[in-house]
Amino acid sequence: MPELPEVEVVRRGLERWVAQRTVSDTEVLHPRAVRRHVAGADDFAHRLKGHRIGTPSRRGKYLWLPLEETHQAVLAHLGMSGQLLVQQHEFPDEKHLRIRVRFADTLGTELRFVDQRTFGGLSLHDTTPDGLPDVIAHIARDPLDPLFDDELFHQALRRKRTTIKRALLDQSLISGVGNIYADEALWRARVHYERPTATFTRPRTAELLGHARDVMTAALDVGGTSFDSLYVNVNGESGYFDRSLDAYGREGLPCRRCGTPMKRQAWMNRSSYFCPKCQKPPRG
DNA sequence: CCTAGAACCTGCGAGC
DNA sequence: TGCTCGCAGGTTCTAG
Repeated sequence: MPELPEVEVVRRGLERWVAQRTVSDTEVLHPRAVRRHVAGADDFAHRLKGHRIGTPSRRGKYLWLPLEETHQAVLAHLGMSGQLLVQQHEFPDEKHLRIRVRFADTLGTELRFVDQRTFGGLSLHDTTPDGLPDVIAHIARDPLDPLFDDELFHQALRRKRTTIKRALLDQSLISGVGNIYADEALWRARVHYERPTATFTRPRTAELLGHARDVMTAALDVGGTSFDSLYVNVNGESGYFDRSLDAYGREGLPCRRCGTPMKRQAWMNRSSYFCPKCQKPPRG
């Protein structure tokens, strides 16, 4: 569910409320939430104990908490419905609380991983010399990363024989973009989601990347998009960006540019929203 | 090697 | 009221 802006909001919350605290105890309430930690729940809990959390980092939709004075980090992915919450100890357990991390201090708060659909989870991994958890080495940089390479992305588009929305969601080409921001960027760029990537010219790629950056930066500025109580940031506050979406979820509503009713089409077990006039489907 | 589609989960709202 | 169906923001595995 959360895309780059939402995950970055969570990362900032962790930096504020969790960094520099030492883990005292970890409780795994649902084994599926640590399934990426191959050695299992007990091993996960054991290995965190006594370590101090460094500065949280993020790449695309993944975020991780380095363990200081080790070459390891706790990797987190929120999946479709995951939340990382900092709660008072006495606050009642959430219905879908999966993991609880307590700290060796007197601040009175704990870190909770809550996830209804359990597509997300936490795991511990070795980090590469540049500090990246080894299992996400294949994830591309995201478009808000200063080291994102526009030319490399363009060449990848030219090389692929697929369509543009599939490419935008391919985390090994460009990370952090999900179904919402893909539809938003495509609407802004007036590009149909099924346009073949091989037809992209350098200016068109540049324009699309620019719109992706603009829409995600705007979402970040208001604390991430949210639809309902399912997504809240690290302290339980919802974002407000959903009010300014131009494409996603607007089936039947007038296009904000030309007034034509927006369309929704089933696509890859989900939906694509677009303006049938501004975003003409490719020929053939 | 590459790409498209299904599978993995739970819950909610709509329609019957 | 209660059932079934469709749908939900992601990733990964498998079939072709």
